[in-house]
Amino acid sequence: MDKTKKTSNTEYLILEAAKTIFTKKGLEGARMQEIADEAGINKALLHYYFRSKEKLFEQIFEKALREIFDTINASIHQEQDIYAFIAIFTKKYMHIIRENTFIPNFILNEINRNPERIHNLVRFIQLDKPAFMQMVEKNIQEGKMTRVAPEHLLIDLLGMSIFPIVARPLVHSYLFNEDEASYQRFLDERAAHIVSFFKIVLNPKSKENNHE
Amino acid sequence: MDKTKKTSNTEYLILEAAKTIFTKKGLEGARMQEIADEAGINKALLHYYFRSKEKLFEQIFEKALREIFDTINASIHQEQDIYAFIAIFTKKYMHIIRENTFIPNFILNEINRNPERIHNLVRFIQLDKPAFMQMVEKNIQEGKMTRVAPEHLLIDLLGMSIFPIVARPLVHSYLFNEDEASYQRFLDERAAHIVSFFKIVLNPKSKENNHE
DNA sequence: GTCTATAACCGGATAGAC
DNA sequence: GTCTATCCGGTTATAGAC
Repeated sequence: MDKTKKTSNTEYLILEAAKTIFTKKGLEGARMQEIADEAGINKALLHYYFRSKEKLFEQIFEKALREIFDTINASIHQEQDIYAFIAIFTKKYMHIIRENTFIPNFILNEINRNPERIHNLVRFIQLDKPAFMQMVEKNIQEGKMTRVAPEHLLIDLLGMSIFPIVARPLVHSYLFNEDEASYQRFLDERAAHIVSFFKIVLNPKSKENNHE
Repeated sequence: MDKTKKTSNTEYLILEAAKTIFTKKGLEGARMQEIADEAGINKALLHYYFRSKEKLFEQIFEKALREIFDTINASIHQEQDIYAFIAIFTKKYMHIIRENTFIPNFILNEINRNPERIHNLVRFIQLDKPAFMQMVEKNIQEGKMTRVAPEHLLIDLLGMSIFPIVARPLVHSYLFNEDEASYQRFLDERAAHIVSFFKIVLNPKSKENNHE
C-alpha cells in the first residue's frame, strides 16, 4: 500500500464533504454542522482535524486552483501546434470541469468575494503565460494561423468552455427547460463545436482574414 | 416631477447600498450593519423598509436578472440581421455588465447557491428563445450564415462577453499583472474582437465552412 | 420615519469524558 | 480519535421612545 498518501479515512471523508458543501454554499453559506452531517461524523471532529472553518476552506480552495492550472499548463507544454493544442486543451479542460463542476464555480465565487486570497496563491500557482505566448507567436510566424492577440484567444477559449458550466442552472432552465439529458448532450457536443470554431477563425485563408 | 416613481429617498439609498454590499459579499456574507452604514442610516430602518434580509436580497436579485434579460431580448427584437444583432448585442451587453459588474457576478453566485430561486423567477422573466431561434434560422435560410446550433451560438456569445468580467481578479492578476489600464484596454477591444470573430466563423464562404 | 436599546437566535469553537 | 455538552461572540430582528 502507498504509505505516502496515508491520510486517515476520516480526514478524506471530511474533505470530500466540505468540497460538496462549500461548492453549493460558499465559505459563508456553508455550515460546519452540514459538513459534519455530509461526512457522517460530528462537528467537533472537524475542528480536531482542521482547527477552523477558514483553514478547512483554504485547503480545498488551494487544491482546486492548482488542479485547474496544472491542466492548462500540461496542454501548453504538450503541444506546439495551435490546433492540436486547442483540441486537447478543450477536451481535457471540459472533462475536468464537468467532473468537478465545483472547481470553476468555487473559484469564481471566491475570487470575487475575497480577492486578497488570489495574491497569496498567485505566488506558487502560475499560468505559464510565456509558453503560451510563444506557441501562438510561433504558429503565426509559420503561417498556420492568422494574427490574434493571445490574451483574447485564451479568454475566448476559457469563456466558451466554462460559461455553460458555471451558469448551469440558468442554461439548464432557460435553454433546455430543465431537461437534464438535453443539457448533457449539449455539453457533449460542445468541445467539438469549440474546436471547429477556432479552426475556421484562425485559418489564414478564411474569408475576412485575407487583408491583402 | 414623476409621481409614479416616488419611492422615498431612504428606500432608494438602502437599495443602492444593499446592491453594493450583496455584490461584494453575497447573501450570507453581507451584514445588515454594513448595509446600513453604506446607506448612512441605521440598522432598524432596513427592517422597517424591507422586513428581512432575505426580502431585501430578493428584490435586488430579481431586478438584476430582469435587467440582463431585457437587454438580451431588446437586441433580439431590434435586429433581424445576425451580424447586426451580434454587433449591437455585444456592445450593449458588454457595456451594461461593465457598468454593473455586480450583475453577472451576483447572478452566477446566487443561481448556484440557491437554484430554487431560479424556478420562482423563470415564470415571469424569460429569454425570448423562439425569437432568437427564428432569427438564426432565417439568416441560415437566406444564406447569410453557416448552419450552427442556436444554443451554441448564444452560449458562445455570452461566454466570450461575460467571462473576462466575472473572472476579473484572475484575468487582472494573471494576464495583466494587476495593471488596471491594460485590463480596461483589453475590455475596450473585446466587443470588436467578438464581432470580428463571429463574422469569420459564421461566414458561409470561410475556409472549412465549405462542405460541398 | 428614524433612532437606541435589547431580545432572540444561530453557529463556530472548545472542554472534557470515553 | 471520536463523542456530548456547552460557551460565547456576533447578527438578525423587534420593542418602544421620539
